[in-house]
Amino acid sequence: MRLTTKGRFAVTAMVDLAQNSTHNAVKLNAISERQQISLFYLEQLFSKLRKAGLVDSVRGPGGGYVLKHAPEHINVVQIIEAVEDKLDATLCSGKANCQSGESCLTHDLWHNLNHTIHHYLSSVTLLNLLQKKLPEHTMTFHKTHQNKEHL
Amino acid sequence: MRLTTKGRFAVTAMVDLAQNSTHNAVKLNAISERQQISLFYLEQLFSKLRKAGLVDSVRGPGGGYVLKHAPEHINVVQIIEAVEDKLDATLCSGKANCQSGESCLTHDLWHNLNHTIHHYLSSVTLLNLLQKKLPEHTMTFHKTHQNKEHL
DNA sequence: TAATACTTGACTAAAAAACTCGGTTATTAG
DNA sequence: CTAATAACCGAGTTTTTTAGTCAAGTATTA
Repeated sequence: MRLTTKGRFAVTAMVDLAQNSTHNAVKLNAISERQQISLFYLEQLFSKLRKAGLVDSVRGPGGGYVLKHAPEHINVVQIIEAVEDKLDATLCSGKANCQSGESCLTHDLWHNLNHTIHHYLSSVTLLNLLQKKLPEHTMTFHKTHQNKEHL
Repeated sequence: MRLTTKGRFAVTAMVDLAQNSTHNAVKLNAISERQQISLFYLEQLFSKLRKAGLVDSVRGPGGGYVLKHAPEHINVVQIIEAVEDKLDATLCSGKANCQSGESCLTHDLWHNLNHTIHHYLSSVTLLNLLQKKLPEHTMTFHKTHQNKEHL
């Protein structure tokens, strides 16, 4: 899971859309002005969001974009994965010789971290963001357990 | 909290150091060969690790680096923050007009995410990595709670 | 004192991210 | 019907970041 400003812009734009598309389509120009994101950049992002099935487009005058699903059924992971060309963060940083057991000492670490991030972001929906009610989390760690083979 | 291969290399190198520095200093050349990381790059990383107080250096023949603290007292966040020039992930992606309340809809989201990542990585020590016993975590979300002002 | 190994800072190359642009197509209001 | 609108698409550019290199040191010790 990669996290850049691209993903952040996408989430911001989607929240804006959710706020304003209750009755009609929202044009990118409006989002661009409200959120101070370049129109060209938004076009790029929404192209991907549409292909990912998160929004529908309406062409022509009065057109724009609308959410394809209810805000409580769209979560942050979906948005981020739609726009970021996902590259697995678990991958052993390219050079390390991960093939034969010995190396890649930290493999499990990155795997678990990835899982943690994914778990949190998938728990947050557009509705949560609209209402400013983010799920709180409490994590409990069990230090003594042996790590499983595949997480 | 930024996460690049630089941080990953640093963690790998520190685990290697922990494995091999029980009785004597470990020279970067050895780590370089074992972990397939360029010596020059390691020099850069260890310069930062030393300044962060995570390792001590021993010059001259027979010299190298040693851990400054016991493996159970060094965690992954410390290592990553030592080498990555930390740029707050909470920052409102540069352009967004975060000043006057209205904007920055997703501020809390990134803040919480940052906290989540930090929380997980700080729970993992070098000793955990050496023993391949990563803390398992179980997260519980309480969707109904109102978000606090700061966090 | 000579070899060793860290120290420092500057520098370069490559990759990724952010952003721009031009032209096109579908739609609809008038 | 047609002109304005707004999505669509792919290619291209600029900027930033990351990764990696290098050279000229300094301290230490065998």
